Amino acid sequence: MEENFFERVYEIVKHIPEVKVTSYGAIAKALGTARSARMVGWAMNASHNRDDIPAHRVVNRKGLLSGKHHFGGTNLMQQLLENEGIKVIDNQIIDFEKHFWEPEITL
DNA sequence: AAGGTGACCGGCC
DNA sequence: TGGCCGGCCACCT
Repeated sequence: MEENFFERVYEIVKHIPEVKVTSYGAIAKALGTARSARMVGWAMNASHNRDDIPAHRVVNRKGLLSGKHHFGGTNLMQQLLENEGIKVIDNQIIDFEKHFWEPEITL
């Protein structure tokens, strides 16, 4: 079964617990391609094809909702995070490191 | 097949 | 984390 790079990213993102967030680089590193963090973001872009991908739990290393612009609405991504108990102010996650979750491949 | 692109990251000022 | 620059890697046309 040749899963594409995207599938790997999806698997990890889908395994992100609620009230937890992670960064693109972390996912990329978990996949073994830490330098392909951009690819992770790209995978999220394609995640629109899936509905089980909580892309709102994936942010950049600064804890900024970099992809909120792509989420459809403007504050939708922020609303989702706040709905899960994650405080977000001005597109930035509060206590980002506290909510940070290290992605691990659990297949 | 080649080039452009991108929801990034790390280093430096 | 404030801003800029280079690298990196897979996907799309």
